[in-house]
This record gives sequence, C-alpha cells and structure tokens, in this order.
Amino acid sequence: MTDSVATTARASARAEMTQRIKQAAREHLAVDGANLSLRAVARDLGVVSSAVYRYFASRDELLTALILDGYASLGDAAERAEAAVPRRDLAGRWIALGRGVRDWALANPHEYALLYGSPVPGYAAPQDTVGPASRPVLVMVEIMRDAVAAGVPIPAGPRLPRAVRADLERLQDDPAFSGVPPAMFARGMTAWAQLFGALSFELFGRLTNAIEAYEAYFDYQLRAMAAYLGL
Amino acid sequence: MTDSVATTARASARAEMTQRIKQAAREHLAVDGANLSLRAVARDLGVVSSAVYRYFASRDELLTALILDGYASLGDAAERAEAAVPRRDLAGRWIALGRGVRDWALANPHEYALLYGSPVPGYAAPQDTVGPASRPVLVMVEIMRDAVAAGVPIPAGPRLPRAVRADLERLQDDPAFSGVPPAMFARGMTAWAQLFGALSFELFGRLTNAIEAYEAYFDYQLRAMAAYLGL
DNA sequence: CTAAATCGAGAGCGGTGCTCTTGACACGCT
DNA sequence: AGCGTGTCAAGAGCACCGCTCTCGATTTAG
Repeated sequence: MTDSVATTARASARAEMTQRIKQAAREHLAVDGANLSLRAVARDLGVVSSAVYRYFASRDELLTALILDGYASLGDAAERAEAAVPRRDLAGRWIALGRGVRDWALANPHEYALLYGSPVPGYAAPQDTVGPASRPVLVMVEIMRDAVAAGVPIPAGPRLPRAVRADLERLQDDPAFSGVPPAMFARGMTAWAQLFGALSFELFGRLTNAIEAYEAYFDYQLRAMAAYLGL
Repeated sequence: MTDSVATTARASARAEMTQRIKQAAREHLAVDGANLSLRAVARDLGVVSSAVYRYFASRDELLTALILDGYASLGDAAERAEAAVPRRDLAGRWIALGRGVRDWALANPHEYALLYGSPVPGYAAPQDTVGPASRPVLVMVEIMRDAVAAGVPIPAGPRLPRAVRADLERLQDDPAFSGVPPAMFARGMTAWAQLFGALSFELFGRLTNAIEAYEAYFDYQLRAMAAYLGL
C-alpha cells in the first residue's frame, strides 16, 4: 500500500500492468466507443479476461479511469496552451484556450466523445470526476477574472433573468469562481457552450457538406466570442 | 408492395408490428441508450428475437429508423414552434425556434442524445438521414433569409477568413441555402452551435451545481444570440 | 385451388461482462 | 532461511447479446 522509497517489484509490476490495460483500452475506445470489450483488451495484452479484474473491478471502473485521465490530459493541454500567451493579451488567451481544447479534441477524438458526448447509458460518473472536469473551465474563469480586474467593460446585452443572477451570485461563494460578476459569467458560459457546440459539430460530423475550412471557421468563431466577451 | 386501396391484412399487420417494435425500442432507448438489446424489445413484445429480423434486418437498421423518426419529430416541433410567431418578429421567431428545439429535447432526451450526442461506435449514418437532419436548420436559414430580405443590417464583427467565405459562397448554390450572405450565414452557424452546445450541456448534465434556473438561462442565451445575429 | 410468399418459433454460433475456484508465485516477517 | 500471507493469471461457467438458419403454419396472389 504505502509505496516507500524502494517500490516493491510487485507494486511496480501492478502499476505498469494498470497502465498497459488503460492504454489498450484507449486504443479500443477508437473502435468500440464507450462499450469497449474487456475481453478484447485482455486478448490484446495476451492475458485472460478475468485477470483484468484484478486491476479494475468492472468495466465501469476502467471507464472511469479513462475519463479521469482524459480530463487530466485535456486540463493539461488547455492550461499549457493558455499559459503561452502574455497575461495582458486577454483575447489572445481566450483564443489560445479554445485552440488548445480543439487541438486536444482532434488528437483524442474518442476521449472527447467520452467526456463531452452523450452520457454512457448505464454509467453514472462518480463524484471524483467533477474536480478534474472543471479544470478547463477554470482557465476561462481566470481570463474573465483578469479582464474584470483590468477594468475591461462588460458589453451591453439582454437583461440577466433574476433567477440566473441569483444562481451566479451564489456561485461567487466558491473562491474558484469569485471575482467574476454575474453579467460576465453569464457571457462566459454562453461562449463556453458555443465552443463545445462547435467542437461537437465538427467532431461528430454534423457539418459535413457545409464547411471544409474547419480550422479557419473555428478560429473565426473564437474571435467572434472574444468580441462577445468584450476581450 | 404497392398497397392499393384495400390494404391486405398482412400489410397492415406488418405496419403495425413495425410501429410496435419501434415504440418498444424507444422505451429501451431510455435505459440502454444506443446499445439497446434487440432481444429485450422482442421479449417486451412477447415475441422471439428472430422474429424482429423480419422487420429490421439488423440492430443498426432499427437504430436508423429511430433516428429518422427522431429527426422528423424534431423537425415538426421546430417548424411548428417557429410558425406560431408573426413573420415580422424575427427575433421572436429565432427564440421560438430555440425554445421549440429545447422543449422537444427535454421531452425526448434519449432521442436527442441519439441525434446530437456522440456517434454510435460501429454505426455509420446512412445517406438518407441527411435530409431529415437538416430540417431544423432550414428553419433558421429561413429566418436569416427573411432578415436579410428585410434589410436588417449584419452586425460588424471579425473578418471572415477567405476559405470560410468560399465555403459559404459555394453553399449558396443550393437553393435551400441561397439568399443568405456568407457573413450572415457564419453568424447563424455560430448561434446554432451555441444553441446545441447549451442544450447538450443541460441534457448531458454538464452544468449541474452551476445553474439551477435552466430555462431562464436558456432564454437569456437565445436573446443574446438574437442580438448577435442582429435580429 | 394451388404455388409462392411471409410469418413466428426454435436451435445454434460466437461473442460479451462478470464470478468463482485453483494452483503458482512473490512478498514481508521472524 | 524459511514460512505464512496475499496477489497473481488461468480456466470453467452463467446469463446475456446480435445474428443466421431451418421448419411448420398461415396468408396471399394467380
């Protein structure tokens, strides 16, 4: 359990096997989606199916591990992309964030579908996925917070419904979300939905025969949303 | 084949059984999602599984039928909702369209997931789904066309990339999409992605713990996008 | 009235997730 | 150094799946 300085051979073998199973499962994700076959990944590893159950108690648990890895991977990519832009360039940071998310999604389309597609039928995401899942959105919150702190004016728009304003003010109690006034937060969530809507359309093949210049159009949308956010 | 005036008993029985299978499959969709069990629907109908194959050659074919029905149902709902608003009220028509889509999605969440969620792993949508699938978007195209015809100015925004402009100009060759200049079409597709992004977030449970006033927030977003479209 | 078409039932194939038991092996402690 | 303990992969087995094929019963059409 407690892996001291000298990791035992058994423990390291277990860690390595766990990684090998996840890697094989990731490859099967491309073909079978969320209903991948445990037996198939076992076959790939030259191992009998029941052996896999030593490492993951069920198919759902393996899926959860893949989801957690996916969120971590996307979170890394999003943070890295955004961090490469000077702090003062707010619009540039937003665009870099959006591009980072898209690049990751294009590189890992099946993981993207797992994270942001329709929920897996019998599967309920355990509570420990909400933390990693919010990492990308926290990057955007940071941009909005910096924009507000820099005195960037929030564009005029439709009046925020009272109930929504209450929700967003309640959200301010969480320090991770504080410092962003409701009017700005509402716009941010709208832009966020736009980003993932556009991404889902592209990745799920919902705009074939319409747009071929995917990347250029995605960039255009990012710029449009930057303007919408007042960045 | 040619069902003349007097439909044979067999033909009507076949039509009825086809409907019963689809209905049972729709109910299973709620539990098992896209990987529903043909055997289970057969059990529900008190029939052996092989009998279902008399009506649908494969599980995929049954899924295709459900998808087609779904698009038709959504198309009806979208057209009906939008048609209830006076032609001159462009923003109202857009908002009614968005609400209509949402109402349908809330009433048929599993069909929504089937149509707009992650693609079913081994399943490739046959070509005859593209027509019905475009019905809702055609409603929005009609609104944009009317807006342009009425002389509504297209708001200023980021420059449209050349490749995107070319795509959208090529799209004009299709009479269904003509009459909408690229700058407007680009905004329309952005708003469309926003709409379905917001809907997917709500239906796939991606904004729990943030917003409780779903409907009010959705309406707010529709108004924001109406402004974005210049309606 | 008869031949053809259609129907549901049933058996059967290879696959699935998952459980349980068995024997071999590596570990940590004395 | 040796021994008990815990972990390991393997294999058999259960119930379910999609799908195919055959067979007798029934309805249709000529």
